[in-house]
Amino acid sequence: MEKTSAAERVYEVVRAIPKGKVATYGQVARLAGMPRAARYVGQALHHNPTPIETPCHRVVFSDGCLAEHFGFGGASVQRQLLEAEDVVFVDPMHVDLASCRWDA
DNA sequence: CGTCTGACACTTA
DNA sequence: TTAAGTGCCAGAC
Repeated sequence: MEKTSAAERVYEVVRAIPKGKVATYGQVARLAGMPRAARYVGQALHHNPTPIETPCHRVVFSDGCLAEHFGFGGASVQRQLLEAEDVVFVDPMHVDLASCRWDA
């Protein structure tokens, strides 16, 4: 499995996000080695073979808004998860990237 | 084999 | 500043 599939790469980056921090799809895609495949990151997380080891709830849009098609139960759940991780919210659906953006 | 869609991001009008 | 359109990668039909 040294092929390091693109999806595997994404999962690894997402799991590398520290608690209380959030990263955008573009940020993860960039670290995964696919600066143009931000969309693919979303799909990779959608497959999400390990929703527990892969905190996809820490991955948000470039604007910091949560995904409405979330797989855990809804963006509402994701908001509570992030909130429980000390993440600050500037809006009921937007994260404060100004202070919680994962600074790799 | 060819075509289309999809958890986005970026550029231009 | 806000809105709309386009481009990227991979998988599915």
